[in-house]
Amino acid sequence: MKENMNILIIDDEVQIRRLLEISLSAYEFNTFFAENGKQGLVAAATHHPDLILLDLGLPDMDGLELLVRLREWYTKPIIILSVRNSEEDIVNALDKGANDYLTKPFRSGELIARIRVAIRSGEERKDTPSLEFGDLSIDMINHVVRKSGDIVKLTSTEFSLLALLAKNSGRVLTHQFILKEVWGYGYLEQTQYLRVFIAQLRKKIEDNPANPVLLITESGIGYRFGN
Amino acid sequence: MKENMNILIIDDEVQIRRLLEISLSAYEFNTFFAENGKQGLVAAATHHPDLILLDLGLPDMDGLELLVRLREWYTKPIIILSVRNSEEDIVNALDKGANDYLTKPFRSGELIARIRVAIRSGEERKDTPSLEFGDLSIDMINHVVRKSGDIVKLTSTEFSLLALLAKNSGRVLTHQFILKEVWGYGYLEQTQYLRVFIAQLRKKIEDNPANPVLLITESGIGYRFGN
DNA sequence: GGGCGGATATAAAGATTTTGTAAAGAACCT
DNA sequence: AGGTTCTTTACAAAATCTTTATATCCGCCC
Repeated sequence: MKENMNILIIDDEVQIRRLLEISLSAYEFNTFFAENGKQGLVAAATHHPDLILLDLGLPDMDGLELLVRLREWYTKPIIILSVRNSEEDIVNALDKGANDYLTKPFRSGELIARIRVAIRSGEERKDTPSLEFGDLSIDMINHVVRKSGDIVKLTSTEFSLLALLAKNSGRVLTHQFILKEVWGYGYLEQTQYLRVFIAQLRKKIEDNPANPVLLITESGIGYRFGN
Repeated sequence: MKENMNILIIDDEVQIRRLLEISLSAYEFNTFFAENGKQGLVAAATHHPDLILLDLGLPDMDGLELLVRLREWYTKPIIILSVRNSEEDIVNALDKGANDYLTKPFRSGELIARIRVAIRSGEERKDTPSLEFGDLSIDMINHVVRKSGDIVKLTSTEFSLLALLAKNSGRVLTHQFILKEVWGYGYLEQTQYLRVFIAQLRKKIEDNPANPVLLITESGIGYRFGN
């Protein structure tokens, strides 16, 4: 498991939040909280937690609706905590994208174990040894990039950036996300780095750096690798 | 979901097996059975089921030990069914590689839902869910729009607008509502923006922009996507 | 049918924001 | 020290947003 997973807890009962904060932090999970649905959506979107614990009984909106809204973009585990224990409620929540469902009162040891299961199942279970895109090959293990067989000399930052984009080829990665992954949280505002390094990468791997086909700009959003 | 998943049920009680056979086959799961641990290991190794339902109380060996032995090579979901419901048993099983744990007696609808969750989580999530309308696909998560497979280059505002309309396909959205959602509250009167951007979108995604079939004008009210 | 008025469509010019590029300075290795 | 890599700066280039202008459509009244 990665160090320190961030868990968002969406629950209006202060006792539950207190309890979860204590029991989860004992297992080195970072916790943060939202007291209602609106806050929950915002918190999830801004912090991108590794897992969400969601109470179905929220003051401002139906928990199931919140689940659906979250699942429009949030792909990591969501575990439901609820007093409702009818079969209908449980089946509904699970079918709408919840990964697990515990009825309150729950046993905190069991919750922790189920959190571990959810995180485990969501983990990358693929170490891609190498990626190929036309005449470009990226060897993830040895950190070597070749263009039509010839080794392209990249600095380690350049490699991280290229590898990140290539691993997610076809999807748009936001500036923030790239900066976070490659440089770390302290660099979320250094979008100029990105421009400089993207330009350098283009010079090294694009046939025509002025007309990139691999490293595509999505203006106002971020970058995308390939199609 | 793929067609016909094969589920191995390891349980010594004949009534449970009967019950599971009936309820699972109603959902088009193929079932096959083992009455004890030894049979279970063999059946799993020979048939490579897509999922295993495992009772912890087996006549010939401890269910937990069987779980551990299975997990030495078996990577697909294992769901525990057991009368034991102490926290210790549950945590133990989950930590030893079980994906879920239901205590007997269980509700069969819930079991089915949890089976679906387990299968879903094990599936490749390479292809993210995307909205499809004829030859147009809108991938909300990856922020990519394709027309007959080719990526359509949209600005982020154009994408937000299209995504909003597509998410509500078939419904008429008022000018006000669209402006509020895409541009924010300060722009409720800029209906001209809408005209400009709708026209741009039509040029990009309609076969014949002058005769739109996707982005429909509802004169005096707003716009509607499709149907 | 013709004309009027409100609403919509489209192109294109201007303004603004975002991105690309080169290059100089700082920091970081051996 | 010498070379490499990272960081910063400055300016050019491109993309996007906003505004304006003009054309088109459509229902309605006479």
